[in-house]
Amino acid sequence: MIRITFPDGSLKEYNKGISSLEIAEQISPQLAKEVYAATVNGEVWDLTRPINGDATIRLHKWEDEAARHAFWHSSAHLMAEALESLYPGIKFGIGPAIENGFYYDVDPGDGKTITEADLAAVENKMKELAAKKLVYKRKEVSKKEAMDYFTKKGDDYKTELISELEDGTISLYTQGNFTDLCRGPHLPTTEPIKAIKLTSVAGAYWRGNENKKMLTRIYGITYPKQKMLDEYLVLLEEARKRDHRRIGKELELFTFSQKVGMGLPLWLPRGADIRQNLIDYLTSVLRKRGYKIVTTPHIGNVNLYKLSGHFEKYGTSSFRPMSTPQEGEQFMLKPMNCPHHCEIYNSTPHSYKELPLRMAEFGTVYRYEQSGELHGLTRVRSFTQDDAHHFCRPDQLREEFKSIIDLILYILRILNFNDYTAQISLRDPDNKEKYIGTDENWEKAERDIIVAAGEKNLETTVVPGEAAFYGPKLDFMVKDAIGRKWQLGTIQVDYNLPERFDLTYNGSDNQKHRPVMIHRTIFGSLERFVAVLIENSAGKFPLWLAPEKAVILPISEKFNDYALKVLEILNNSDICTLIDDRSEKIGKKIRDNELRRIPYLLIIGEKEAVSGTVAVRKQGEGDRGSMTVEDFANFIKAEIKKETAL
RNA sequence: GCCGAUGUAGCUCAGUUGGUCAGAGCAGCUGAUUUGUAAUCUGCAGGUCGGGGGUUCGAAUCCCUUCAUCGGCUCCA
Repeated sequence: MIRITFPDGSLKEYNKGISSLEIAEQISPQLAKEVYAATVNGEVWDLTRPINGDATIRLHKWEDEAARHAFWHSSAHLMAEALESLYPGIKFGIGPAIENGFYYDVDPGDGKTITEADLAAVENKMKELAAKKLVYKRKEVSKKEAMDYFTKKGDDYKTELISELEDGTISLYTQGNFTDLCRGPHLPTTEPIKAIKLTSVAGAYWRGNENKKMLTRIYGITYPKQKMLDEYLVLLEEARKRDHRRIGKELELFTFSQKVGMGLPLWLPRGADIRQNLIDYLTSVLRKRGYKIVTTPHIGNVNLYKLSGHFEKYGTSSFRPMSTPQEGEQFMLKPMNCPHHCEIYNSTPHSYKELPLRMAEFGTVYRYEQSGELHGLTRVRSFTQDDAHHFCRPDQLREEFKSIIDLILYILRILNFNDYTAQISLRDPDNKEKYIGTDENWEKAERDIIVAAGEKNLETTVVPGEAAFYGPKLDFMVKDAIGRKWQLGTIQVDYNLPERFDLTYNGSDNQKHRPVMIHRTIFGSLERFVAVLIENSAGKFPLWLAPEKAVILPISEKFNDYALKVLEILNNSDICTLIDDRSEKIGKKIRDNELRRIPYLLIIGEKEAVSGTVAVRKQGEGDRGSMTVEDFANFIKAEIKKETAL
């Protein structure tokens, strides 16, 4: 007998060799139908794998990621089997489960392609195979056995993977006529895979290396019930409606022009208003927090970037330097504001008493992003950073860093971004040549960030290899409508640029000392931030950000005079207001202006004209009753104040 | 940059195997209507079917090329 401990702490005895599935069945047959994987002694296992000793166990139903992963990973194998039967000789790369579904990287063979048009056939084959209730069989094999199998099969991607594995840790999974190298775990059978949708085909470099062959990546998702798949597809459709590129066009926020150039956003008046509202608001917050606002040019001498290291690092992959009539003189579009800010720091001597110095700029920078990477406002070649650099003494660094975390969290809260993640990005220990600066400085900086984030009780993930070339960073990321993660705010500790620019301050000992720099943004780029804001709000901006706060809708032309009077009063009170005096019925005007996402609609007819009031209708919520024009103006101002002060 | 797909009026889309196929709805402009909380009616105007080249008696439709967009990959100071 073995003793099995359950998550609630309860303990039961079973025969040795019992599987998680059998345990589930003994608890309830219904449960057995709903579990897809089990964690045994901390490791996720196949449900059918025998347990041979005392163990702790946790059964995973669909709600657990481990269950979905097993489900989708098994689906990837199922898709592979379908592909192999439809495309004999096809080779397989990797085929993991992902956050929403799974993919498999395949090489259909020279000259052969798989396109989206072919997916339906693969899908049908998968359904056919799944219905056979094929059993997923695990087999642990030696490295040589695995090697022999895939060499014979001619799948050189798999043999490449195997050659890097350690003997004794290799397992194969077989279902039907398909065997794959795989760690598992998998479902017991293909039976639960009922609803199948292959979503897209894309190219993907083998092992993520752009010098290696490009494989065909097929994405798909599966569910145990058709209804769940339908719901997912509806959700995807809803997300597409929130796409900032679509809403940006609908609401006339921004546009692009091929004549101007790809990746160069043109802000339309309504978008520019939102952008300006963000700048004005953040500026006032920054001033209260001791920041000094500076402004620097859009270009800088190429030597500036040679000194900072940017040229060496990005010179060949960015906008090329431009020359002047002067022989040998070259300038670059600025890709970063920090070198300029360093020179502002250097323009006067500094005492330890004036540190920390907080220098902020809404600085527009230019980066030559690869053409395939451009994406609406989130990835552009010209964008404005809400950039700032804190120059501080080493002993101030940690407090300064923590105060920036506070500031970022404050702004995220104001803007209702509750679903963010924080990531600490460190140097890649195996590729130190990618970075500038000494090991000592890097270690110091990395420690600073980890400690500061820890003291703020910030939940973070640590990712080596994601640091900037001059220093480690703490990034705040949010997701867009389709689930892609975007970096917004970032805080970076930098000991290196101060050395390169020879920044100093006089200490209390009257000796020269080296300050530490913190680079930080809150929005990141205003372009990207507005994009994420659009997708978060589906274009229903908070009142304080909305380009227009209200629109006046006269019931008929008879009330236009009064409407114009109201318009004047509100605009004079700095409440940007529109009027819709078209010869349309009120229902039509309400509909159109609701769709424009104007926060308040003010309906004006006989009653209002006589009593000097407006009938207020809130966007998305409906009739709010009448109030005087003055009361409405005060109400709007109070609302804005409430929104921007926490 | 790489792989794949797409590209028809301002927007969303029709356009069967190449042969009155250049269309619809919304938006716009006209005129009528003067309206009480999510679409009033009439008429008009809008496009070298992304650009260039080719095949053909004939191309939105087939081929080549180029540009852009979309989905990924790589990259992201």
